[in-house]
Amino acid sequence: MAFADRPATPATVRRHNARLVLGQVRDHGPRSRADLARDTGLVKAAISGIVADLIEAGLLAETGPAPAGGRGRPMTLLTLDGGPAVALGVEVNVDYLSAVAVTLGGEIVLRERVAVHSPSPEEARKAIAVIAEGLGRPLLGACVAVPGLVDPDTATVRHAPNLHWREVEVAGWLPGGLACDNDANLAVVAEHRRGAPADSAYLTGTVGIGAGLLVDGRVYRGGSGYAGEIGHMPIAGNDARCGCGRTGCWEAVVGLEALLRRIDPGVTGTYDEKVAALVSRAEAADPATLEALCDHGTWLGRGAAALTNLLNPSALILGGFFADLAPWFLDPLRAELDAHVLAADLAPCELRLSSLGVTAASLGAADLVLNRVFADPL
Amino acid sequence: MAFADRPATPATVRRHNARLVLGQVRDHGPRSRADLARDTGLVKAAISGIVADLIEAGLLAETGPAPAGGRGRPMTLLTLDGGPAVALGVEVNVDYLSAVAVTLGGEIVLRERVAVHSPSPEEARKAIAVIAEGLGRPLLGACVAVPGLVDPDTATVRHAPNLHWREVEVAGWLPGGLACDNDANLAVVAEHRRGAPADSAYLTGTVGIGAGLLVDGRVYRGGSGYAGEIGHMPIAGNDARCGCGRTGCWEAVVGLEALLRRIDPGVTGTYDEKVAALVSRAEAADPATLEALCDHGTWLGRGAAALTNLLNPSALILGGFFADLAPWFLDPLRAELDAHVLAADLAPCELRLSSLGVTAASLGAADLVLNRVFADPL
DNA sequence: GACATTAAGTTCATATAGTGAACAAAATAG
DNA sequence: CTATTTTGTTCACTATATGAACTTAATGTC
Repeated sequence: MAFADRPATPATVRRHNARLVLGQVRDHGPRSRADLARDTGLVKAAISGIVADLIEAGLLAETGPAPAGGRGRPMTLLTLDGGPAVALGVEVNVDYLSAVAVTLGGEIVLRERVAVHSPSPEEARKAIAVIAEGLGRPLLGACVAVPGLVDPDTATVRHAPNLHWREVEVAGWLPGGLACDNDANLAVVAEHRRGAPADSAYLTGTVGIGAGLLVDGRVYRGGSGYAGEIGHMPIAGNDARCGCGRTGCWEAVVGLEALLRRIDPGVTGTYDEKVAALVSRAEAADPATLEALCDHGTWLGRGAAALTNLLNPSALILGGFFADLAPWFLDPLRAELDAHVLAADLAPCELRLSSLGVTAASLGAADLVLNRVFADPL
Repeated sequence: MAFADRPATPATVRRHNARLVLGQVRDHGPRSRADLARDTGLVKAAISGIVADLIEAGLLAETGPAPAGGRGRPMTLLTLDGGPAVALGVEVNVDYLSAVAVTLGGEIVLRERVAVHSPSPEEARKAIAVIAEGLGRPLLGACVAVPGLVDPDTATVRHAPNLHWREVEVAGWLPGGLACDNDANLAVVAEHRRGAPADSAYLTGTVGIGAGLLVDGRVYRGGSGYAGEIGHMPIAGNDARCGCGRTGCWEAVVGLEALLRRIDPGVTGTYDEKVAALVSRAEAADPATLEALCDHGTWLGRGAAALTNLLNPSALILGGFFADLAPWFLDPLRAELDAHVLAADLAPCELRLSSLGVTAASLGAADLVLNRVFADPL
């Protein structure tokens, strides 16, 4: 509510209603002016004016008179149309960099994933610039997802431990500007855009464990931006040593390294290779692997229960390697949730697997750009 | 955001700006029209119109021409003035019922606390009706705080285990209507009104342990209203048996009963008497008590660290018996937070004791009523 | 085939906002 | 007593939504 304490004017009304109208087209597909009047509660005259503005702003387009459906003058449908311009979303991670480009209408016109190895800020900047130029399309905006602590207001990466980045100001990396946010935050935005409820918690299982929290449809960052550092909740025993130097962190028992250590300390390689190794062992029904994964589900449920008791999200979304390995630990996870969540029977929390996989964060980054356009279209 | 998807009209602008103007007077004391123009960004002409509306609505009043401060025409100050009407806030708990009445200007004109013993809904209804009539003032509105799960939209107590209430519809208890919310939620509202940051977490230590979460200045209830059930986070060992029937609940180690059991299982009586017994033992520096309280601080810190890692509140507020006993466990609590919160050094979370004591929830209930008036003054 | 019917979309008079500038009011300073 | 300064109001103007009348363009029906 950045605008909450600023005065409103008639122009504010127009902005609000323009957002309303455009949101209808975004959420429910092509509509006529008459549809929009019915669905928004605005009168036809108002709709005509707003639609004219949105067409002039290059966000809507008329598709010629639609095939007459029944009696009466046929409607002319209005569709989202931002021309060739796209929103670019990029995720920079330790051993991959993935990018998507999405048109205003939601069409994905680019999906790219390149292998990198712990890229420096400079390497990341170059890679992003190459992708942006290779698009051959104007940009509606661009945003990069980073695993770490980010200040989205200044588009600065405060600290991304796994990338070894500190105080990296990303804003100037592209001529049109570049936004930035935490990967878990953006992943939950992407999930919400694709059906997850407005109060959802997304658990990333990548190198570390983080949570993206959606409160009332908006990302919750906490008082100073550190919300979601769920991996360091002290719910494991004191003998669990975490990479952060502390003991008892949840991450120290449900992180990828902890799981690998238990199943086979010998597995090495990239993140992808490690996950693939675990999946193939599980698929081969290796008894030690299955038992470890079962335990994993219990511990995962322990922490998820803490989160659920505290926040009561409508959905808990498992991302990263949690989604890949879920088939083998979902039952013990559910059992643990049932056993430890107070409201388990009254208001069960939907448990869903991320269907977006490794593209979740980059899709969310593109969504963030689009959301900004839709939030203030004029 | 109940109004987020409804069309805006010029009247919406007026409502928004009226809220802005009234909020200035509420937060910064009596102001002149010229002050309001400067502070809100609205022009003087607009302020005059809005102020006229607010005076007509019976919310503001002119205090005759103020003593001239310097050159120029002296200003006429505008003050909050709702006449004799008050907001009534009541807290119903197991062995007390407390009430406050607050004028629009924030003046507390009634503070009452009566002993009860696990009141039935009917007993509570009668007690509240007696208080409301005894006031001899018109009501701006009334709200009751209940330790349990509440649906504030329908003003229904879904389940208050300690009171043994289930599905109690409170709305019709007073002629002018009666609102209802959870005690921890209302306590954090009261704290926020009196200086706590907009992202705060309030920990109630009464019979059970609950949390009131404030996100961006608004109470966070979760997807289905069960947010804040922090007492049942599974972070204690499996040997800790909780009153809810589960094992490992945090409440089972930091609840009042657990503390009593450890210090002296023989102490009985009301909640107040139990707390008083603990305080006097601590004041007498009884070694076993001090050690138990030190342990208590560590366990409290364990759970508080989980909360802080997940939500990163700007302030953590200790209420109920936590506030009473804090002097004897604050140090180990702080140490545990420092040891287990990832962002402890970067963005320390302010630890504050509730200064409102047992009136926190009833004050918050009155605040809720007032907040509604201020949120839509016309 | 002419005309009624139906639905989509536009036009226009009206009401309510806020803006900005001119003006009136009420005090002090010299 | 007059100039100055600050407060607050008045008024012409613009932007917005509303509601009703109107226009446009299709399908039925006689």
